[in-house]
Amino acid sequence: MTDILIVEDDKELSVLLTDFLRSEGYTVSAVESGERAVQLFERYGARLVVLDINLPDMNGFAVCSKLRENADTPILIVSARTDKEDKLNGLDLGADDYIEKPYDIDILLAKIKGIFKRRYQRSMLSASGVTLNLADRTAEIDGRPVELAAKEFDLLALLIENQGKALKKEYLFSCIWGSDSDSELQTLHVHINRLRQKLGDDPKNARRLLTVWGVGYKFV
Amino acid sequence: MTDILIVEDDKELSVLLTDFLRSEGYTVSAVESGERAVQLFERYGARLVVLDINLPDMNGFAVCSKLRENADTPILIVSARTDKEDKLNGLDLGADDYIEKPYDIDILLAKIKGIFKRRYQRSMLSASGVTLNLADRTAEIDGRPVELAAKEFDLLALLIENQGKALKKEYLFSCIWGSDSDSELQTLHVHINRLRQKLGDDPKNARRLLTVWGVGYKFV
DNA sequence: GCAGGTGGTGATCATTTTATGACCGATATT
DNA sequence: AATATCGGTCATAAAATGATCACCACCTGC
Repeated sequence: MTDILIVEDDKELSVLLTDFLRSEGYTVSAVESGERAVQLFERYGARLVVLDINLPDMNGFAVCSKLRENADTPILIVSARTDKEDKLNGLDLGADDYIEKPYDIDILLAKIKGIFKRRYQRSMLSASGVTLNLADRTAEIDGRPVELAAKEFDLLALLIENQGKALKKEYLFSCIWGSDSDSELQTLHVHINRLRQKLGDDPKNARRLLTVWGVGYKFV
Repeated sequence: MTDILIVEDDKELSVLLTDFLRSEGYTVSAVESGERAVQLFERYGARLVVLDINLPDMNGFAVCSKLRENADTPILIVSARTDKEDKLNGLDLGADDYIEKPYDIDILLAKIKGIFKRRYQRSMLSASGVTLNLADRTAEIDGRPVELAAKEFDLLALLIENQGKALKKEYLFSCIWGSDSDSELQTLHVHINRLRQKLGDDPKNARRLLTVWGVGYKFV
């Protein structure tokens, strides 16, 4: 998964921004249309999206809500449109910020840094007696160390990161596995099952890793 | 713990903002100095801080870093100082946003709402004692948790979203089921029926989910 | 008050979704 | 090379849902 997905049709600006952010150590993908943005995001995901509103195909707002359907990845809208209505619209759609063009690239960087720090630089994730140490990828359950396989760890981390929130199976799958084949959703079930065993959770009476019927799973 | 702590020495502005946010359902405390802000925060905490930079005593930046020492409560800096340096400074200190004065109060609200939603998963729909938490797809009726099946949840959410408004059966059906077959409208009746049972609503004397004869249903 | 249409409701049952044990190839470990 | 672990697929079981049916109740216009 790349750190930052840039959706910007101004090629020059896009390249500039991409290079700049790369020089700051982020991995960056850039696309020039809404269509491609959604495509790329659904396939590979991203940790943060910088989204222009005026795009050749879809409207940026449409992209925003499309992305928001599954993920709550931070979205920074960047636009030359300065109307109040546009801003409210963007924020209502779940954008984390609405930055007017032209913007100062250092300010943008500061905001991006802030979001990454708040959002991703946690070294520990914990909830309901489960603690994940993201640095050394160890896990503790009710104070006891537990061995988690890589996929299990990632899956649990994702769930705990969004604790309390019901996550769609498709979303979970695309986050961990990246693409979406059909029958392979089954795989997710298997992994959930294995996780539950290690968590000591009985699905019929799960205390932590709950099934949300018709939707997916949530960690509480 | 109050939802929002306002740190602002302009009394008029402070009162305006306080009233406005209260009318939006937040609990609000307001202070006029950095000293008091830190004091109050350490004593009672807050879920979000709106922080002015120009304060009579301490500098707002100092307040910001002071608050950050212990808590990672979201901080929105609001200031008449528009220098790039100030903004960078604020963001580096861990502020979630730096909003220039004069600001539009609706934009501020939108940002606050966004933070509450992202951070505290407060994205609720509620009416007449029924509360749906869209994030984790749980429901409460008169304070009691209730299990709703996927279709039931979606249907109720749609009705509450448009509360007070009579929705045509065909509309409801196409929203939830997507297509529109004829005889299957009956299905909607069945689901409404189940919802009413869970809501404790007797159709003859419904208090919440009303039948609008010849049209459809409405939630009041 | 009657007829026809509209809405309500319990029961049934096929379908969809989820759970889980077994298996197997790939990869890492000793 | 032997062994263990991981991670994926398959087959099958179990569970929940939700569509439909059948029938009843109610409304409304005549």
